[in-house]
Amino acid sequence: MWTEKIELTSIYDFDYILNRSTMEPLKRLDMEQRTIWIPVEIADEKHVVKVHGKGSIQEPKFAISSDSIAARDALISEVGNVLQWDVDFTSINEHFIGTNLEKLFFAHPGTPIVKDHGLYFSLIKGIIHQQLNMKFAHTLDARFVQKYGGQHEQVWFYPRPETVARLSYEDLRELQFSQRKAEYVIDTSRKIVNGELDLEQLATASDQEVIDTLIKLRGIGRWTAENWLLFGLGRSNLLPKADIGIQNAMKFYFELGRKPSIQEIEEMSETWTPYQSYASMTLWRSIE
DNA sequence: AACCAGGGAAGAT
DNA sequence: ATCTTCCATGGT
Repeated sequence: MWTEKIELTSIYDFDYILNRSTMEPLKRLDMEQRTIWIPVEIADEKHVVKVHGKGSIQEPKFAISSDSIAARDALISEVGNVLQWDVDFTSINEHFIGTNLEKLFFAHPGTPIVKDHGLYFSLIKGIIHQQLNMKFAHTLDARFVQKYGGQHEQVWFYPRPETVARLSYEDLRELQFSQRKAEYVIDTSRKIVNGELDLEQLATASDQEVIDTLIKLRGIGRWTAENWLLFGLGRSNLLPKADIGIQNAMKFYFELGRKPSIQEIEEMSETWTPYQSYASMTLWRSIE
């Protein structure tokens, strides 16, 4: 067992990460201890990294610990990547000064992109969540993980694509997936296993290349592709305009009386580039 | 009881 | 290319 102390130079709201994590039923966390446990797979080996938040938004500090000495550096690096500890909010903050989002943005300083833990997990989660209310979506997530994933050190690991690729559509129908959703999840997993879709490689492509590649797959539209760029890769300039949460948040904040159209969203968000993702997080947060 | 939900495919124009 | 319609299922 090793422990590493981390101090960030940028502001960072770790409690927002904790709050978001409470929405996922299978995530191991301790609100009072400000601690989350993150599953990390390195070279097919399962590791659990404990992340304990200390300090404040202005002076964020962490103690992270895990058991594998050999994988220590890789685990520290991966956790920093997942939690976006390399992001410097200085230029992001400056960017929103004087924009139409300024007031809301600075009401929630240091809001990080809450990345998913794993590229495959993020993509499949996106498919499962399509058109479902959050509560039921998380219920489906939990059933899926409990049946086809595995537990290690009291932390749930997501199913592997190899496991899901071998399932029949009926297997997921039993968990109350719709027929379509079952097909999308299993067919996408099969493409990953047979090499037609390489998420690690895709992670290095441009935003536009990622979208072009993903929306060719049956079951993945623009919303799911953008969702993966944002929550899977942590890209900085995504504003899912078709997302009902974004629409509702803008309706309330700009006092529109109705949900804005895609075109209206584009007009109002012009000045947010290249940090639209941080605007998105702030908007979602504002209605949570 | 109707309408909504952090959509997408397939068909129609 | 852009617009409907249908798909499924739980939540409010």
